Amino acid sequence: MDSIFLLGEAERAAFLQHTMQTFRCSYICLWSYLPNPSNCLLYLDGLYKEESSQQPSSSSGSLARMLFNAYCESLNYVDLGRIPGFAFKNNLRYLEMKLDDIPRLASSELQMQFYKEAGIKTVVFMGCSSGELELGMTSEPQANLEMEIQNWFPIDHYLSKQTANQNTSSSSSLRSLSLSVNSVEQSPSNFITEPPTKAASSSLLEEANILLRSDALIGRSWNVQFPNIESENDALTKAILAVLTSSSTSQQAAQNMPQSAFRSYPGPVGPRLLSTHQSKKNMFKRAVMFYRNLNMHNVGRAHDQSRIDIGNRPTTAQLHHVISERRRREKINESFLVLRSLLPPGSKKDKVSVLSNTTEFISSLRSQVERLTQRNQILQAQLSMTNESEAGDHLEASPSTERVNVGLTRVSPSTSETRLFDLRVNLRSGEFSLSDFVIRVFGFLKQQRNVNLVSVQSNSRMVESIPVHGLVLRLKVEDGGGRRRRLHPPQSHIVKGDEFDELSFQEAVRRVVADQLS
Amino acid sequence: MDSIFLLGEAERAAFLQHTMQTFRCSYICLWSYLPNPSNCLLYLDGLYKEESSQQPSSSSGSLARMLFNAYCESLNYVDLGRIPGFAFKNNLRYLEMKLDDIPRLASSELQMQFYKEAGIKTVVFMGCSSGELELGMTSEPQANLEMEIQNWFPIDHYLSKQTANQNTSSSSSLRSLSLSVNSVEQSPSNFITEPPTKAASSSLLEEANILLRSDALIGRSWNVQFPNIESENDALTKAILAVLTSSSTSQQAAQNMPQSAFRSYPGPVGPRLLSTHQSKKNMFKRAVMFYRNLNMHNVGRAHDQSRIDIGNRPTTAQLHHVISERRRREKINESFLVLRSLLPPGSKKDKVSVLSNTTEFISSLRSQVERLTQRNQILQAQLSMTNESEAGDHLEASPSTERVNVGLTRVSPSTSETRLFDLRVNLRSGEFSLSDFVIRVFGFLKQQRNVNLVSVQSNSRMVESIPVHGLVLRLKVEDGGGRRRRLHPPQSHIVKGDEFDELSFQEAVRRVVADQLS
DNA sequence: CATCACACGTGACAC
DNA sequence: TGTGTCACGTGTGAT
Repeated sequence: MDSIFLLGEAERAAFLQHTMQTFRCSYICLWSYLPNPSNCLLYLDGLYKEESSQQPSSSSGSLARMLFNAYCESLNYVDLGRIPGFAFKNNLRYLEMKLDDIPRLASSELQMQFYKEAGIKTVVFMGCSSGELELGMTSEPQANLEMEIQNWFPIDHYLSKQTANQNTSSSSSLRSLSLSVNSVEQSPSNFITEPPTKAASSSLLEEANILLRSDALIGRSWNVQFPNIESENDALTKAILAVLTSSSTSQQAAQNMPQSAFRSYPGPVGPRLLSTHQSKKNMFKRAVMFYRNLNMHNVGRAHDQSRIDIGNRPTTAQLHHVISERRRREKINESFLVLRSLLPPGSKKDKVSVLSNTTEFISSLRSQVERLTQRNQILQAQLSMTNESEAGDHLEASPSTERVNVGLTRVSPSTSETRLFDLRVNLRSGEFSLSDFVIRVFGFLKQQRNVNLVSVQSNSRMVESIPVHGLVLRLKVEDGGGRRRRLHPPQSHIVKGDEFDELSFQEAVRRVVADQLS
Repeated sequence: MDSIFLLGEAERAAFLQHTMQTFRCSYICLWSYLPNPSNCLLYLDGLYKEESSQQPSSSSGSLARMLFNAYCESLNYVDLGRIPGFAFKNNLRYLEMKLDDIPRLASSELQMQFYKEAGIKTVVFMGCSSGELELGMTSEPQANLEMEIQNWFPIDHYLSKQTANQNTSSSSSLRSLSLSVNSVEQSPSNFITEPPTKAASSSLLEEANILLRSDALIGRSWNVQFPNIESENDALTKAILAVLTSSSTSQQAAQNMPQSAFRSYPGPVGPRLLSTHQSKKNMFKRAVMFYRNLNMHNVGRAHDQSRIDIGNRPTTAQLHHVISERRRREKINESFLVLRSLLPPGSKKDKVSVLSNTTEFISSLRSQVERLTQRNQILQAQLSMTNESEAGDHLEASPSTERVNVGLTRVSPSTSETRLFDLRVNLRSGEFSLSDFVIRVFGFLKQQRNVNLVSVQSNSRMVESIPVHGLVLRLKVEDGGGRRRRLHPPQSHIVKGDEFDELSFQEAVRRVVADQLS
């Protein structure tokens, strides 16, 4: 698997494309590991192909692409145990996740947003020494997927990263940096014999490479086998640190900064390259930035130790700070994105515009709510005027656990001749549509003599994610000849001897509806 | 007027308090001028008194206070010609603005928010050499206000700031800085005879003063008369610049930075003091920052001119950048504040929390709106049915002579994804019962794919002694796989061949009902 | 060449 | 002791 990381860009792209087609992935993402002190995965390459037809809740496809791009920009610190990063950290050659399992392990909300928007159902993470390969598809997990995928990739030996002991001398370490910096002195020991195959270092080298235009060292494609890599990483880290604190005579023509020594900050974490557009530019930009950051502070002048900072060693301690700050910024930007996504579209994407639009959108919503409630109250009052008795109260009834819920209350004033009833029926079920439900009840009513339908209102709503159908029928019960002696009900409130037996009617309705369920 | 700026804190507060009571102001705000390069007004002191009874749209009073505080934190660059700053720039001793005139000139949205929230109707700005005094009241402008106010303040001679000629030697200038830095050498010419009465310098001095704990120089209350001050300001600016480029031997015990020279960036703009709480702390913090910024870069080592930056003279060009960047940040933060102010209170004030809360608040509002509109329509229909006074009421229900009447209107907000329609069917016929009618329509709907019934309401009534059945169905029309390209369409936005054709649907319903009649 | 908007690294401060 | 949040100055790219 690691060999993927060593391919040239063109071959890699072709391979990813091929892989994607083979497994019908929606997207594919190659995460390369950037070792300590960054210790994170960053995007190396990838593809996203929008589905031509998405069944879930619509929305534009370009949003998913935006989210994908943003996702690719994210850093994923392996120590967090999130995905991506989890497979790499735990040496899992194959890790398959269903949609349900993802939220627990996802690195960011944005990531989840992307999965959701793209309709991803299954994600596969394949760890290797160089990083991770992430495949996502909209289909449900399939039984033979793992085997197929495992067969697809060359069965290279995946060495378990043993927990590194930090004793590696910096002798072999400097070389990798001295390489990346292209200095002349210190061309040490085993440079060729132990090439930096680790993805991270390759990534680092790519940066330096682009910057320095020294393609020679990188261009050659080693056909790998990775030595013990942890030492490699550690070495590289140490190398950087070492050079940073020494007075190197590196010099770099491309930049215009007057000859200066290195900067005290080692690993401003790698670049993110976007596969599609802007990839090169972005990469170059980040590479330049990376390198420039290296040379920013000058520690070189040994005699001038009166520096600005308290200690001129802003090593590891500061580093956490810097990456966590970066994390924070990314979180904020993610939030900005998701916020902007639910604003009325088409406005500027400017940060302050987003905020302003948000405020005015909120206030417009608020006023809308206010207007509506106000109007609502007026209507309600008006209604209760004309149509006294509160019949208008919502179809709620008691929130019982029963699936069927039937209530019958008399609404006509006791003085009145005609007797009006409100029949409330609630049905919680996803199995039947509202219209099925209503038709059923109507069918029953039609059979009933003496009972005329005056009005009906109904709606469905989601309660705890299952639909609840509510139905209120106003019935006019005629005082027809039926004359069924039937004695009523529980309470004292005697409804006087009706030919219309409320309870049995109620029960009948209940049964009619319940039958439909069984 | 300038004398206000020279009062001690206690006297000043008392004076403001008194003034406020006298003119029944809601708030009063003392803006002190910080000269070039900042060239802006910043808050020196002020009061805000909430009205016990606010007639405008309720809301908590504390919101207005929050906005006031935020407003006080703002910087107001005089060159922008906004308020505050306008009166100062144009030497207006009295500038009265009605509410209508304010939006054009207000500096920030936050400011407007405050005015609105506090119910401010009239604002008066009084310029003087030291800055501006801002009075706001909730009453409408009164005819004699200007005279009263002018009488209230001591008629001190207000010198017009002549456009400064930049020739002032830096001799007299260094003193103010050397003063603020508390250095010992260079105690120059006219220090006592020409005390730094300019508000800005006093503000500057306050900073340095707090920082250096040398109260002696400031504590004394001069009873003024202001010399030509422009030279003063300019001098101060030049002084800073001069010191910055020279190798001063200033040293400062309180800070722990090893003795270093000055930084190349002169004017990181003053502090903002809040009168109420946190004032001291914030002020101190800013003061420290101000001073530290002065000493950041060391230009002192003359022999070491190999600096980091391209040119070690980040002078005026960069400076604009710095302040505009600062403006930008402030704008963002203002937006954050006003955004947070209209979120449900009590959550974290954390930036990312604000964003998250905003998103969920928006979606909650949205759902609320949806629920309300739905309920609203139900009520409305209900009302128009039961309460069928002769009205040519809203339901199109044109009292047509037709026996069947079908209407279809879209009710979902245009932003929403799902499309909701209200289908209204009226049937005047004595031949069929309501339930027959309803069942008929339902049967038709059931056949329709893409169309789901959300809610239904219906009734019958007698019109001219024949029954009229009314039926309102809310339908959710699904966006079947069609995947309409959602480029936001300011253009012709043709309703384009939907699988759901409103007109034909309507006609189909009409026919279904009519069939039943024949 | 300006202006604007953004991201970055950094010091300070609060738990 | 870190961990997280913030504002600042700065570099850079777009417009």
